[in-house]
Amino acid sequence: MKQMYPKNGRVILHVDMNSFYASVEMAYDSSLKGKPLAIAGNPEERRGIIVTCSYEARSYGVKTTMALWEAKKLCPQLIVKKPNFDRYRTASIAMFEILNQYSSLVEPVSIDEGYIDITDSYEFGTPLEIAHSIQKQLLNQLDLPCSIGIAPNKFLAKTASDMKKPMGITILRKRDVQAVLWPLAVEEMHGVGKKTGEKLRTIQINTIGDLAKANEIQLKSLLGINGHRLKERANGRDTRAVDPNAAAEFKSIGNSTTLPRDVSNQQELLLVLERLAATVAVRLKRKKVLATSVGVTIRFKNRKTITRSKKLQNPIGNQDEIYTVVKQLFLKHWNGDLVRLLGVTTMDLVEYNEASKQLDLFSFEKEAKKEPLFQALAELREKFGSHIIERAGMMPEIKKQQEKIGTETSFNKDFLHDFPYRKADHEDK
DNA sequence: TCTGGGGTCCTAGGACCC
DNA sequence: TCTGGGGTCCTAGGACCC
Repeated sequence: MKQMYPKNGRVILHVDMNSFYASVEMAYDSSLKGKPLAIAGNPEERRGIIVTCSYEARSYGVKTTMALWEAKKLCPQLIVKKPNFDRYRTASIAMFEILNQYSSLVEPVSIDEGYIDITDSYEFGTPLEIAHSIQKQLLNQLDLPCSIGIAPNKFLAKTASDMKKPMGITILRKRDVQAVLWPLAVEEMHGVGKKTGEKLRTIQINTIGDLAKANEIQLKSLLGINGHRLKERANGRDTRAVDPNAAAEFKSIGNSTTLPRDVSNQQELLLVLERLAATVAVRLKRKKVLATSVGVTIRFKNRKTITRSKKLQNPIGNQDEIYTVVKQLFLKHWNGDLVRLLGVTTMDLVEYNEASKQLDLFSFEKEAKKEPLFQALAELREKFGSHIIERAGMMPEIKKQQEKIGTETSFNKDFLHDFPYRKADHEDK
């Protein structure tokens, strides 16, 4: 039998669901099929925006991030639904379960998108056969359309899945890069946004091909480390592995809200921060993590946005603790101007049992008052320094203390609970 | 009567230490 | 006498993505 794949090459699929939220709603209620449908946050509120919309709605010029009133002007018969996240999460879990049938190397990127490394999945057929099979299965079993890219690495797979929508399958080989990618405007590239595009154009880099051939030194001085990476990608090179655990661990957890109107009343703002601290605390608890840094975001009436954060001695998790820090940060840095948006973010997250290892002197001494054992250790610390605490963590009595804080660690698919509504789906080209 | 919400990664400056 | 160089941590902001 002919060898199907290059010896050291990989075969990676990128599966991208088409207008996911709208498609899920249509799967639930088939009377919506073929109609201009939009999912919009806070349809009642002034600042509601289009999160996702069906292809029928797009034909009227309706786009994601567009203000709701604007969309309705373009398409008066537009059907608008509020996002139903439980529904999308359920669909997402079912979707990833199907992907997992083809490989154990599945990396979820967001609620509706993921990579699959099928290098060793030849038992299911050729890469093209596998892509067709996945697409058919998602459509037959879940009634959900998707586009799939097939390529030797993540970047090309992602680029490929974007090329044909809806229900496309696109193969992008490395040898196609020059003919297919290089003629495109540099902003078409994943990773190049408005600002980077503008910068690149100042040095006469207008197409992806220009970027691929660009001077490395010049690129580096313009974009830093990102310059090198973008040039690599423009040449079709990308060594990132498909990592099934990549999405499981959160680096930060936060919530923010745009106020219904601009506010300068301190009590009112503090109340909002308290509410945000509460929702963040709930999410931390669900993930079984504590935070070692807390930050506040303030956006003013003129959209100028500041962030202020504080690194803590001890990991915290409950609403009161978070609110105390946030309130302090806010009062210290707020100048009294009208506020449009407030946000609370927690960072440097540690799992419960990790956190207990990090009990520092402060909490250590607090405990020392209660337990004779800790009292003894406090004395040891005096003599030998704080590293003694790390070792003390191995002792059964200390372990017992730690268990009061909690030891469970599982994350798994739970991460899906945290995908918010989003500016989904690029405009089709 | 503009422009939501939740993330990641990178940079850069200052403090501080050796 | 006037001034090192490397490293880490913390904070703030920017760019980008879904």
